[in-house]
Amino acid sequence: MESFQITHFNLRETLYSGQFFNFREEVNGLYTIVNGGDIFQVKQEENMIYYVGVDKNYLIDFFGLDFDEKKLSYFSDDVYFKEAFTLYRGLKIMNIDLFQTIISFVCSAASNQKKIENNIRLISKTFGTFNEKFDRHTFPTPEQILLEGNTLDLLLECKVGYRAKYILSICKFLVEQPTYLHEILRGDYTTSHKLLMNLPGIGSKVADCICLFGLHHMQAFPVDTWIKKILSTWYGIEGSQKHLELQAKEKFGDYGGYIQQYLFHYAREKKLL
DNA sequence: TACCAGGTAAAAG
DNA sequence: CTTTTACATGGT
Repeated sequence: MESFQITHFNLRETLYSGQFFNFREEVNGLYTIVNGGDIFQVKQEENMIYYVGVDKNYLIDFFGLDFDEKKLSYFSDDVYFKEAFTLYRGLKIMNIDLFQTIISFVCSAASNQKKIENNIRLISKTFGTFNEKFDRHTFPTPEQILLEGNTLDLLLECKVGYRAKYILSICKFLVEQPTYLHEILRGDYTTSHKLLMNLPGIGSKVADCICLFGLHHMQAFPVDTWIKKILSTWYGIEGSQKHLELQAKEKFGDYGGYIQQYLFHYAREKKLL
């Protein structure tokens, strides 16, 4: 295995923070990770990262290791963020395969982390390409998902429930419009968010998660049930979904997504609220 | 057994 | 334009 040194990175904390759902822990802290068509293994021991299957630059991009934390200094006086950052520094915002992120967060609606992980694992196993070296399946392309005739039934076997029809429609849409994912990748935050909202099963919150974890648009601030409680209890911000989104963008600024992830992780881990 | 889960879309007010 | 409800499934 190759290796490199890194400070202020926590692999486990990052993987389990609810951004990413396609990994498996092997023995003693070794993780096998599926990111779109790429499969690789990573392990952390203190400040060393050991890896096989991809190169160092890939991991820096995937785990967002080049993010300059000084950019968050404008919010460092906030008591809740300060506490969360002290506890969980090393939690990074990832940069995950776009299509996999889209499907993952379509599955996230009214679900939970364990269920989403199971959905994504089953979708990989059912539609993806088997990789002998790592004994895992890639995450499929839209074409691969449509390849089987009875896609809807197969998706239901992946236990995605009512989200199956959304996934099927999204795959058809993306196959009919082959440049659409590139347009999403190329656009700025506002453009990408709009393009994502055109897809069935994707509303404002899911689009923001995809913008943040799949496109690294740091100003995306997903307002979910946890964040609603946080905004209300800690910051006295209440109102409609639209109102909360606007207020949050104003309060948390250009790197609101990063701050949001710390607050979210902190509230969940400590079982606050 | 109920109720809820990193919501969305469609129906109804 | 705002509020309510159905939607599949599994965790707690």
